[in-house]
Amino acid sequence: MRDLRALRRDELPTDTVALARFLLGTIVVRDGLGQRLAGRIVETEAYPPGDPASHAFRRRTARNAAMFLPLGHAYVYLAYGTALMLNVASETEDVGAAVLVRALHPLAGLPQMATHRGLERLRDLTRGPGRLAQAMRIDRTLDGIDLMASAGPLWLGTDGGVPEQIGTTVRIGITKAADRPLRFIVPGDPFVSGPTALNRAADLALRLGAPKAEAGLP
DNA sequence: AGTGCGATTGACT
DNA sequence: GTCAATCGCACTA
Repeated sequence: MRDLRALRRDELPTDTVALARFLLGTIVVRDGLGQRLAGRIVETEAYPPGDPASHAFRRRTARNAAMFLPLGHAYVYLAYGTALMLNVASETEDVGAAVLVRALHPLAGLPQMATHRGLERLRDLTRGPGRLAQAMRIDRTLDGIDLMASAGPLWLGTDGGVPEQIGTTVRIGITKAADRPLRFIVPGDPFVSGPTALNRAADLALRLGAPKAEAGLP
């Protein structure tokens, strides 16, 4: 990892899909545990305004309130009673939308992550939304925090790294609007999630884009 | 107040 | 490849 710096809110694209693409290559940093944990985002999903699959589709509730916070805030929730999910709020304040962080390529604090996970194969450390949250010790207490605050326990940074390619597929594990191409991955990265069969099906819909032009970088 | 159901994971056939 | 665990939340009454 080259020199790490915090991202500024004005660098983030407001649009949910643009943000989902932009976040690939950026770094999630977990501080306050003694040892810094960090991982590069290699997989995201967009849940834009008006999306039937989005938690914010119907209305604002206690659970999804963080999706309505300004751009760059964390939305953390429990899925299936077992797995915690980290999202980044998108669009403008009072608009419910977010980007789900589905996989990280671990960069720092790997031994601690392994402890949090209960000793697993390296490849399973942060491959999948529930796994990465467990590895980074992300819980509901981090729901609603500002990810642009690099003095806080969880924040977003960059080392200037941008993926060479971005793959686009359908989203995983949803039933509504299941055909929309709103999942974005760094093709070939071993930490991208999804069962083999799903990856194969997803590969059929795979399209490659030029990340620098579409990531909204200055 | 009761009920059904996930933006998943891990164990097992 | 199949399948149960697990619980907060949304929806019905």
